[in-house]
Formats: sequence, structure tokens, C-alpha cells
Amino acid sequence: MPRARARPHDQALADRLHSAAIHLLRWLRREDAGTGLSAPRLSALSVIVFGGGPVTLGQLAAAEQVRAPTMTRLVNGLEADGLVTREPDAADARVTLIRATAKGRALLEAGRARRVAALARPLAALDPQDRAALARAAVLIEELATQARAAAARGSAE
Amino acid sequence: MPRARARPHDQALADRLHSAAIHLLRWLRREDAGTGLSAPRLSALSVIVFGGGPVTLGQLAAAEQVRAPTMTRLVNGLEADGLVTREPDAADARVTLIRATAKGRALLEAGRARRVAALARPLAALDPQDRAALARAAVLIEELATQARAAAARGSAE
DNA sequence: GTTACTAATTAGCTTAGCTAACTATCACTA
DNA sequence: TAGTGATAGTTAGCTAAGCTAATTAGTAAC
Repeated sequence: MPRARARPHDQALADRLHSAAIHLLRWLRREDAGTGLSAPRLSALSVIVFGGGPVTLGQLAAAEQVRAPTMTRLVNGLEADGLVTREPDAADARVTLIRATAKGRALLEAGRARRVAALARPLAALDPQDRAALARAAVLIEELATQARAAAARGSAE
Repeated sequence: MPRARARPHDQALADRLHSAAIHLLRWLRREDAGTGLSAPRLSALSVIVFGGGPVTLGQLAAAEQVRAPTMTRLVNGLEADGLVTREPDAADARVTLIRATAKGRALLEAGRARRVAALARPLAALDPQDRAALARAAVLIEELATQARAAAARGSAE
């Protein structure tokens, strides 16, 4: 199937979006100091909390683009701090399920609230058209990332 | 001075933008494997290359939100790989200026081209309104990040 | 039931982060 | 102009985070 070719215009747009995302997150990262957690632990905790149900260690490692032993140690640290728990999977005894504790959820939510608040503050000064553009962009970017990830998964399976 | 209050609507928008940026960069990060550099070194190199002229080690450390000794060792690694050079500052002998070599520039550009291409590919399928929304969003986000950073700098100086 | 595969951990290494301490230089001032 | 304090960078030495290889335990297929 002939996939659409990216034109120069798209390259430039992609470049600016990429740069904007980097600068946005680099700025918001400053808010994370208050959590008392390192960046890798905080990121892993966020996947655990926002994943909804319990997560396996392997899923977590894949999500964080890290090898299993690294994730074992990150989870060890989070568990030692009382932020997550391990429990055996009833269906497959090889698997350990990881779940956030109330303390872990609270810590993450507080940290994320600081990030979101820092970003929401200047948004209040924007006019409706610009907010609409940002809202639409957020939806589009989520779709791009999700679809592209799915396409990559299909591609690697062939 | 009464700063504009963030309304619930802004919180929700900020939340979605934040999440979109995270997922976008998490996805694009997969393209970095081909560079052969670790994430911290790659990020430092990108600041050096896109900073334009030479950069001091302290500026680099601040940009990467890292302490000076950490940046010293990152630069050592990049220098050992022939990607950057150190040179003394003519005006202030305490300062070392760091500059990307042609090899460093080429390596970074190739890596960034992969990221941008991966993002540009699905953009080709979007209609003009959506592209316009993304383009506007990129500009707005850059402005937000830049202004907020400046505001924080002012705040800490008072 | 033996064989192959999979999930997680352990062991042991390199890199990345930090603070504390040190060197060299600058800037100021008495 | 010698002295004092501040600043830029490095070194030393620690913990945390990344990796591969090897181990343990369990599943699945035959």
C-alpha cells in the first residue's frame, strides 16, 4: 500500500512540534523536585498509577523502554518507599503484578497537579481561538502517537 | 498584581497537552537507538549543536537541569568520541567553551532527522485545518515555555 | 515427562546523578 | 596592589540507573 509521502512542509511542522514538546516538558520538569523522587521512578510510578489496573513488570519495562532488570530495581525502590506493592498473578505464577498504593497515588497526583497548574496558569491569558487550536492539537498528537505505535508493532510482527 | 486565575477548563486543557507531549516524545525516543549515544549525551549534544555558537559548561548544565560535575563528565564522553571540543574563553580564563565538531553535528542531525521523519510521516494524512491547529499550537507552546521560564527567572531574582 | 520458551530476579559491570572539596581566575576594595 | 570573597570548572567518592549474562521458576507443547 502506497503510504503518503511526507512533504517538506510536513518536515518543518514536525520539526516545530518536536521542538515545542521538548521545551514544554523541559520546563515542566522543574516542578518535579517537590516529589522527592528521581525522574525514572516518577515516570514508572506514573505508568503504574495511570495504567488503571495492576501492571506486570514486563509491561512496565516495555512502556518505559527499559530492560527488565532495570525495572526490577526501580520497582524495588518504589516498594521500599511504600508507593507500590507486588502481588502474584493468579493465572500465571511467573508474573508479578504491580499496583500503586494510596500513598503512591497521592504522591503522583500531587506532582502532576503542580505540573498541570504551571501549564494552566499562562493558558488563562489566551484567547478562545488559541485555546481551541491547543485542544485540537492535543487530540491530534495523542492520535498520532497511538497510531504510530500500533503501526510499529504491526511492522515488527511481520 | 493580580495574575489571571486558571479556571477548571484550563486545567483540563493543560492536562491533555501535558499528556500529549509525554506520549509524543516517548514514541519518538524510539528513533534514538540508531545514534549509539545515551539519552543524556544526546540531549547535551543537541543543546550544544542548536545553541548556535559555543556554550559554556555552566550554561549547558543549567539547560539540562543538571549539576556542573555531571556535565563535566558528559562533555568528557562527547569529547572522547570526537563529537565536541573544549577551548578556553579569551575573555575569562575560568570558562571553557564547548563547541560541536562536524562529526557531532552530523550525528545529531541524522538522529533528529529520523525523529522528525517519523513524526512528519503521519502528518501527511491530515487535512489543512488540523495542520494549521498543530502549527499554531507549536508556536503557542514555545511562547508559553519561553515566557514561563523568564517569569520564573524574574521571580527567583526578587 | 522432557524440551523449549517466558517472567522475573540476581550478579556484575558502565554511565549518570549528587555533594563536598579543590584549583584557578576574576572582581572588588581598602 | 595585596587581600578577600565570589565564580567556573574539575576531581573524588558515593548512590542510582542503565545494560548483558546467567539463574530460578513456571508455562506450554509435544
